[in-house]
Formats: sequence, structure tokens, C-alpha cells
Amino acid sequence: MENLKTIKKLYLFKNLEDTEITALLRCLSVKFVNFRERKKIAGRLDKIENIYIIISGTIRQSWYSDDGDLLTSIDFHEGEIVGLEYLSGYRKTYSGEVVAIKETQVVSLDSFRLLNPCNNFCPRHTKVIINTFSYLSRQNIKLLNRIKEITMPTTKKKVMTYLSNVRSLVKSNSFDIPYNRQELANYLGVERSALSKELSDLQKEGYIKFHKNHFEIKRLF
Amino acid sequence: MENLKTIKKLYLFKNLEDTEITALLRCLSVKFVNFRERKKIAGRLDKIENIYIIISGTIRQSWYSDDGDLLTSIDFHEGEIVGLEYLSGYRKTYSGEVVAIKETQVVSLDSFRLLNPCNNFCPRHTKVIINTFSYLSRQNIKLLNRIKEITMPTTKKKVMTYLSNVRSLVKSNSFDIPYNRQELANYLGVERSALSKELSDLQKEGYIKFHKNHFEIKRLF
DNA sequence: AAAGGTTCGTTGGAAAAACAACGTATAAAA
DNA sequence: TTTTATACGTTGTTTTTCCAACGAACCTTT
Repeated sequence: MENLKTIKKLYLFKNLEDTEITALLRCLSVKFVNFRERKKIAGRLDKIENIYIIISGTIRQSWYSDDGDLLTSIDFHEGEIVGLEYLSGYRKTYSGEVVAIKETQVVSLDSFRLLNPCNNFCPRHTKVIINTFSYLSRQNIKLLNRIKEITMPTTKKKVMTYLSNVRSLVKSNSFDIPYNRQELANYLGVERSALSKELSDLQKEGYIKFHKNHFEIKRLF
Repeated sequence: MENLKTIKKLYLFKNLEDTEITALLRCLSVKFVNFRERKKIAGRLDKIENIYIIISGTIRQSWYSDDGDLLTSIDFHEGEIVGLEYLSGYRKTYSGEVVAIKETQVVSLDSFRLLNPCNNFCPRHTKVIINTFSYLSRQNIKLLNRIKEITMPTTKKKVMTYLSNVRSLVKSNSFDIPYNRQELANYLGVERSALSKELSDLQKEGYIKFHKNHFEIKRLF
């Protein structure tokens, strides 16, 4: 069955035998779900009952100020997991609004069951937990990288730090980024037109080349 | 024994029986370690072999640009854990420099053993993993909060967002913060004297009152 | 008590970023 | 094909932040 093949490839089920996975499917009530573009998946303070592993598409979690301005947002792409807040046992609700910004397919898991093993802590369950753990730890590193990027003193340095980080992630000087200008500006916490200006300048100065969301690093800043 | 009492109170050993804890002590090679003020615990790219749970004191992890400027730093206080990067299996070394900024006592655990259960995934081990997981998830939320604070458009809003976040954390309008001015400026990614100015203004405008690191929120921004 | 060091607020000029407005390119819809 | 909408770069002005310098308050040390 096609679906099982997809599930077996998920990071969360790494190091698990087929039989173990099949046993977990029911235990964690694993389901495939589709969200159409602009579908609002959850609002602020909505209860978190599932986590969603993205198969394809993009889900965005956004935080707004009381007067409705966008504070910040985080995008989740293929392979990433939405809804892990609950797992701290600290929050049981979303802190921001969750929206699919394009047609998106996810695998849904019962988030309570994930951390509350069914029968006597079976090894298979522990393996999933360790995998989720590992994912979460990597997510932590990502957030830390973003903090390093946005605490840089100037917009130029923010952009260049971001691009070098992508570069060392994909191990190539030439790559696509998953953001358009407005989204990149939000990500870096700067204003869009100011970002555009700096990008142009960086190109004129020979540091980078870009077209739309494709970037190339010519030399380091 | 005094030490055992301290260990039993740690978040990582929540929901574990005394006998389970004693069994884990050897398995995870739990040790008490003291760092004197300014002790450099690890440099960038040093191997991570242990995680440190802070009993008292403060440990700071700092990242520097190639020309030696401080990019950003994260402070770890009582109850928090240093060295979780390794657990992703993605990085095996520290990404920044780790220093005890005051006399600090920690509990040290073998980080490899933590995620690689000894004998057949014993329940006690799983419990520790779940607890660590839960901690990591909360750490994620903290980083996210910091990102929300830093991405605010103006310094005033950054400060007020930070203070409101502390407020909702301690559930009181009056509290101490763990940073001096320079440290708070670094945390928020702004310049110290500019921060001082904005704090004064906010006080004049009647939003806050402060003295040294004690703050009081009079009304919301 | 004096000396030295550190932290912090203040100020004015320099630099950077935000903001508003507009033109162009491109894609989608009519 | 024309219309409409969206994304992006550009420019000039306003606002904010940075930066450097300095003085006051407060510790610590001798």
C-alpha cells in the first residue's frame, strides 16, 4: 500500500521494523489528511490533539500583536512537524494561528498517545519517542540559528548570515530559498523594501547573485 | 545522602521511584561538578560528552562572528540543561563557547547513554527520556518567545514584549530579571545605551518602574 | 577614606532602517 | 487581448537606532 511506504520513510519511524510500524499505526491513530490552500488548521488557544508531519506543502504558524500586526511566523516544510508545543506538557493549546499556505498533505498522529506509551513501555514506542526527541533537538538548533541571524546588527549582515547558513546546510553556493521577499523580511525581522535595497546593493557589490528566490553566493561578506 | 536528595528533585527524574533513580546513577554516570567563576567549560567545536543540569549559578553559551564580535548568547540558570545539541545526532560538537559566568554547580550526565538505553529499553530509562523530551520542548517555546521579542519593530516594543512575557511567566507585575543592562541589550539584539534611553522613556511615560534589575509593569503598552 | 573599576543614564551627531509612494514585470483572471 | 492582482525594486523623506563620549552612582580593594 502506497501510504505505508510513505510512512516508513518518515524520520519519526527511523530504525523501526515494518511490524513495529504497523503496530504503532493504530496505537498512535496515524491518519493521512489533506489541507487545501489557505485552510486554517487551528487558531490561537485551540487545543492540540494531534501532531502533523508534513508530506508535501507548507504550513505556517503566525503570531500577531493585539492590534493585529504580524509579529513573527514559522514555516514548516516537507518532513517537519507541527504541533509539538503540547509535548512539553506546559502548553496544551497553540500559541499562534496555524494555516496551510498551500495545498498540503500531512500524516496526523495522536499527540497524547505519543508521550504516554500504551502497554508497559514497549521498545517500539521508545524508539519513536527517541526519534521525535532527536527531531525536536534539531528544531532547537534551527531556532537558535534564526536568533543568531536576526540579532546581527545590520540588515546586510542578517541577510548574509542567513544565506551562509543555508549554504552550509545544502553544501552548495547556489540554492533556492523557501521564502519570497515579504516572507524573508518577516523571517529576518526587517522591512520588505529595505531588504530589497540591501539585496540589490549586495549584488552590485558582487557578494551575491539572485533571481526571484534563487540565490548564489559569490564571495563571503 | 544530601546529593541524592538534590538529584531526586531534578525535573529529569520526575515520576521515577528512588530505586529507579539509584539504578540510573551508574548507567548515566551521574556526577556533581563545580565550575568556578569565568571557567571556560567548552570551546566552539569541542566534543559534547556530557549534559549539565544546573543546580546553582549561571552558564552562558556565546556565539561570535569571525571578527570576534558577540553575535548572541543564551544563559542557562538553575534547573536548565546545557549541551543538548548533541542529542539531535546532528551536531556532535558545541556550536558556541560555553562559560560559567559565576560560581556554578551542575549535575553531569553521559549524553550518549541517555539516548542509547542500556538493556532492552527499561521503563525507567524511557521515563528519563520523556522528561528530557519535555524539557527540550519547553526550551523550544522559550526560543520562540525570544524570536517574537526580537522581531518586534521597535526597541520599546521589544522591551515591553519581553517584560510582558516575564510577567505572564511569573504571574506577577513585579519581578527581577536575570540580566543587567548590557546582557538585556544582547538578549534583545539592541545597543545598550539605546536600551537605557527607551527604558527611561517608558518609565517617564508611566508604563514601567524599575531599579537595577527589578521591574514593575504599571500598565500595558 | 581614597583609588580604581564597573554599571548605567544622558546627550548630540552619524548612520541605518522604516515608511510611503510609485513604476515595472509577471502571472492570473475576465 | 485586456484587465486585475501580486511581487519586487527604487527613491526620497521621516523616524529610529547606533555610536562615542562623559558624568554620576555604586562596588570593591587597598
